[in-house]
Amino acid sequence: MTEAQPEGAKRKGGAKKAPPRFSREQADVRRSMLIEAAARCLSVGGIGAFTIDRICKEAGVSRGLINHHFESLDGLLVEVYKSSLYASVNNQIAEAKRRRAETSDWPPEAALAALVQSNFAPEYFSRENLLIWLSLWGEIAVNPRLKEAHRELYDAYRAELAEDIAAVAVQRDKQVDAPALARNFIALVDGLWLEWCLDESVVTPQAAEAAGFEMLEAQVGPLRDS
Amino acid sequence: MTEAQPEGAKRKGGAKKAPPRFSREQADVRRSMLIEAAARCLSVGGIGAFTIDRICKEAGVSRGLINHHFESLDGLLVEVYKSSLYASVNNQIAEAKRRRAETSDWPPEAALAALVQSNFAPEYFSRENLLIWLSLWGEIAVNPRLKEAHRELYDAYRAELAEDIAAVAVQRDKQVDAPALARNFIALVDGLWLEWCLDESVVTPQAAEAAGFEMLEAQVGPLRDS
DNA sequence: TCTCTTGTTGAACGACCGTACAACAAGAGA
DNA sequence: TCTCTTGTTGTACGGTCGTTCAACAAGAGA
Repeated sequence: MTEAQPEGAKRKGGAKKAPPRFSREQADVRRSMLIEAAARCLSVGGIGAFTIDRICKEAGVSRGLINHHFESLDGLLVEVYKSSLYASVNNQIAEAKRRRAETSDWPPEAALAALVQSNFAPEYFSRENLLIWLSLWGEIAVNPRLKEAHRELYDAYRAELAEDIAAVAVQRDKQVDAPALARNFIALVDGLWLEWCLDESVVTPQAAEAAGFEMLEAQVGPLRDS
Repeated sequence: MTEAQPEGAKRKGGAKKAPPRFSREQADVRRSMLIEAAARCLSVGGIGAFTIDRICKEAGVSRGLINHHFESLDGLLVEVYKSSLYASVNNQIAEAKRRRAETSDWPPEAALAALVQSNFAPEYFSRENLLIWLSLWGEIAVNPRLKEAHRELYDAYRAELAEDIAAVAVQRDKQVDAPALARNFIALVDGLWLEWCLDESVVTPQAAEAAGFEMLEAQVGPLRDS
């Protein structure tokens, strides 16, 4: 496969030239391809499968390309982590803000309910990302740069959630420690997701969603219809 | 250090023989030493530090000893995981049972409160074990043998917790889904512990304990004094 | 003191790791 | 069509990995 194909390629009498052996991509495009391939390796085999050989094979490129586009393999790992963090947390915040901006006449409980439900959508509440998040957490605990990124993103998400909680509480004249409740809610979601990933017989995504709503409703009253 | 010491060792005229180059241990003792050293490596450097060289150096033995006492490095990893699982989960269950057996005249809420509090004791609610648990969870997701061990232990712990919850609920004439509440409580504890490990500014162990009690008290009534 | 069992050692091996780098060629612009 | 830029390739290298195994020696029993 790596061998140059001699027959037909250099032939003068033939009509066609040999097909290109590879295609050139813009640096940004290739970087994204490598980050996605690396994330796939990480999610399937954990950090043990995060090697130059496997990632390049997964991306369909040669061994030298990672060190051309990234300072090192660790640099790629950091990019994968950043990408995962932004993809999950930032997206949820952006969606919440968009909902509130587009439909400013929504009742506060509708915005909060939508934000709660998004946590349990298959896109986020997915077993696929377990190994990525486990190694990501392990790296956050060790790498100050990632710790800072994690702190900022989670603070932003927690603040967004607390804001939505407070809006409901204020309207209903309830005394609620919104930041603490938001923090506990996130912990509950993470814990339930983890339990579900490790043993799917313990809890279903539906039961997890119900538990999440129950925690909030115990303090701010009903959030769901019916 | 690895060099044999020629002077003084083989000397015939001297009074003393050379000191032993190593000490022989019973297989069980040596296995435990290796498991503990391996756990130390894992907790400090994550799965990346789980290598023959580092573990043997940590244990103060030669490179060949791991493969003598364990079928492979993976076999040692499984033993470390089993040891961690049993040490944390089984201990809590045993303590709970012992409390109930020794002091059968305790009110049910005292037993439940003690079980709740044990989760937040420094022994368990410790940042030291983060990297061990992250890699352990990653292995549980992949290794059927460990998945089974995890399921059994967590089922037992959840059942113990649910039993204590139900005892309080029955005495107080409250309708409670004890198994679901126990499952949610464990998820909350795991989630808060994780948040605390990753960013200690988010929550303190005291606040985490308060959140745990609040979740239970919302359904079964007061559990703490005052 | 001697013998024997067996826990322990440490070198050797092949496999795989991440990185560096010289050669190559794709494709845009002249 | 030709030139030049630069994305891409693939080999080579030193280091580390897990495993094997022949030799060694600690220490109990005779």
